[in-house]
Amino acid sequence: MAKLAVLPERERGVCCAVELEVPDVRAAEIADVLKALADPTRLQMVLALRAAKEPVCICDFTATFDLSQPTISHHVAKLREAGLVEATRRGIWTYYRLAPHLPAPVRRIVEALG
Amino acid sequence: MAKLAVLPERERGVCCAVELEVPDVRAAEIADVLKALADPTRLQMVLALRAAKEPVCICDFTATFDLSQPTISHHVAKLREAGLVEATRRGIWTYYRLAPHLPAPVRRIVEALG
DNA sequence: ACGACCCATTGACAAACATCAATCGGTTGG
DNA sequence: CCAACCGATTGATGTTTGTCAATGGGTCGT
Repeated sequence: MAKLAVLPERERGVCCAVELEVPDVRAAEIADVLKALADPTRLQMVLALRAAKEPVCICDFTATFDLSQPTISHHVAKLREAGLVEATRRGIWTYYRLAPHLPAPVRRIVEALG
Repeated sequence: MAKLAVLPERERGVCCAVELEVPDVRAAEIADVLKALADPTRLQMVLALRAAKEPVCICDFTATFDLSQPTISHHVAKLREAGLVEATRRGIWTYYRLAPHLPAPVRRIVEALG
């Protein structure tokens, strides 16, 4: 109970005198990254990729998650559109890994997950 | 070009031998928090609250963002449902602040933003 | 008591999303 | 060449989401 927040005063009808300081961040871009992460399946995919030493095959995902193959494909495509993962074709297989050079703000978010 | 990733081998038709290690995280709960943050307006709200010294009035938000008052109310309600912010009524006004005791994983994410 | 004010809630609606079935394209083994 | 296989794309469908207009519910000054 140390610091009971003292609420600022407001004046009726003059809403609002306080200039709200909104950090000038590329909110839309960051929100897009967060949107890509804001799904349980995609979040687990990113965590698995972050923990994986080797690139991960799509078929690993289809074997791991209880979802149809098109849905898996759809999710990894979303992660790729957001710039979070990269794909490598090798014959029949497609391997995914976390993008190695993420922008610093995005990297900080990915590191903070889990 | 230091470490060109060596792709793991896969065997045709035996997809997949690799057990994908999915970190046993409460993915659904974290995804819910990310979902709450995955909107430009709500993201800026959280960043503003994080930067603010004093609790912020709803009317500050309506003055800052070019959105109707019900929409602002809707967004802060989403943040409140996610446990990210807390509300305090004071007479006519409602003040919001970041929840002071966020679970560690959530706090790490909020700190990583912006 | 009354009106003005702040904020929340409801209803409605278009847009975006998650999911699957069906299909298609490229690659490989036989 | 053909069949099998991996993965992406398309189409369809039900759900969720962002937004506003209209309204409701407290609270305060007069």
